[in-house]
Amino acid sequence: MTPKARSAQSVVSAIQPDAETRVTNDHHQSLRLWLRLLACTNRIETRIRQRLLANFDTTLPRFDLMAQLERAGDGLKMGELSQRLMVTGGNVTGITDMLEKDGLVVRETDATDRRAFRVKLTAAGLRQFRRMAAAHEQWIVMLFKGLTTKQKEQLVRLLGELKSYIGSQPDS
Amino acid sequence: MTPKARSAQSVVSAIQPDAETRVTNDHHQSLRLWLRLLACTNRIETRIRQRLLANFDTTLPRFDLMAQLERAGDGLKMGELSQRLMVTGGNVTGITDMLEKDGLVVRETDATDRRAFRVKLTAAGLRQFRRMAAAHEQWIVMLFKGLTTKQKEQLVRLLGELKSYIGSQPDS
DNA sequence: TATTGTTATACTCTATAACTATA
DNA sequence: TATAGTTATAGAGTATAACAATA
Repeated sequence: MTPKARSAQSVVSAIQPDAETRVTNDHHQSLRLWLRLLACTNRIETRIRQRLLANFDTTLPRFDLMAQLERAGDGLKMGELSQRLMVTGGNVTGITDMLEKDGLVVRETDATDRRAFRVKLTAAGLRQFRRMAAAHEQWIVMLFKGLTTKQKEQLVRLLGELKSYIGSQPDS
Repeated sequence: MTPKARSAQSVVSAIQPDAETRVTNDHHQSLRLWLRLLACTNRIETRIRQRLLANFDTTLPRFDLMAQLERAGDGLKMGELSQRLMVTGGNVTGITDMLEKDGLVVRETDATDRRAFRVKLTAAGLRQFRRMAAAHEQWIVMLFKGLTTKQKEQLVRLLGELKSYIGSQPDS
């Protein structure tokens, strides 16, 4: 399957103070913060992927697609899934094909638009998703147990600011 | 090429308070924190990938491999690269092949072990890496400009605690 | 014409396992 | 025998572009 992991420490080498190109403290700090953010996320994500694979023989994209469906309640069109998963249409077709083959989702024809489908979780799909989501939640809780409630609050707040600032920046 | 992005909001649906399986506040908080962490990292990573591709026609794994070499100074053996990049040997061979074909790295035979190579950056590779690293640093600084120095400090500290806690946990 | 979704193709990255050459 | 690295194979996920059916 497709595990993932990235080094994340290496780029620190980019910091090479120089008479001309002076690397300020701010540069250092931002780079350091980014590497740390990446390291944390990658470590956690890697474990989640491993466990999803080992315990449920599935992947993060599949899990995410099912999560969108469970959340939506009445199914989603392929295009809606594409938007929400931030992935192109062809991918959604592929992932949906696999889930459908496994009996976890179905494509139902949309009454109002014969070009479109509503993709829905089957009963089995919903059951499995609930099991996965519960396990997932436990894993997360365990992984963050090293932080106090207060620390988690701080992180949520700071990351919230970061997220909205990045969201406000131009895309490229 | 291979951009990446993940939804990261969807799993929130897993939170469904229930008479039997009571979802505590801590569960909510940890999950929320994780989703936010993932969202921030993915947004930043996606932009870095896009820009690396658009400006230098390269990818994160290639950049990371070059970063390891620049950092190491005197080259690294394939196996060392494999360890540091946390990737299996076959991958390192493939990425190294591409970089070598582009004239950015060379394999030099190791004097003391004729089975092994020392992979090194060429002069062109070093030049290009320096250019990429400088740009990369600028991108990061811009992306984090929304936070004050103090906020960045806090984040670095909190993420440091998270990282070391996760590192101390069993691998699976 | 525009939109929805599929299909076809291609590429990167990843893994595992068999293999070669050297220790 | 064990180790360093390569090759072969396989699979997921991603993208783009051409295409079919329907609006």
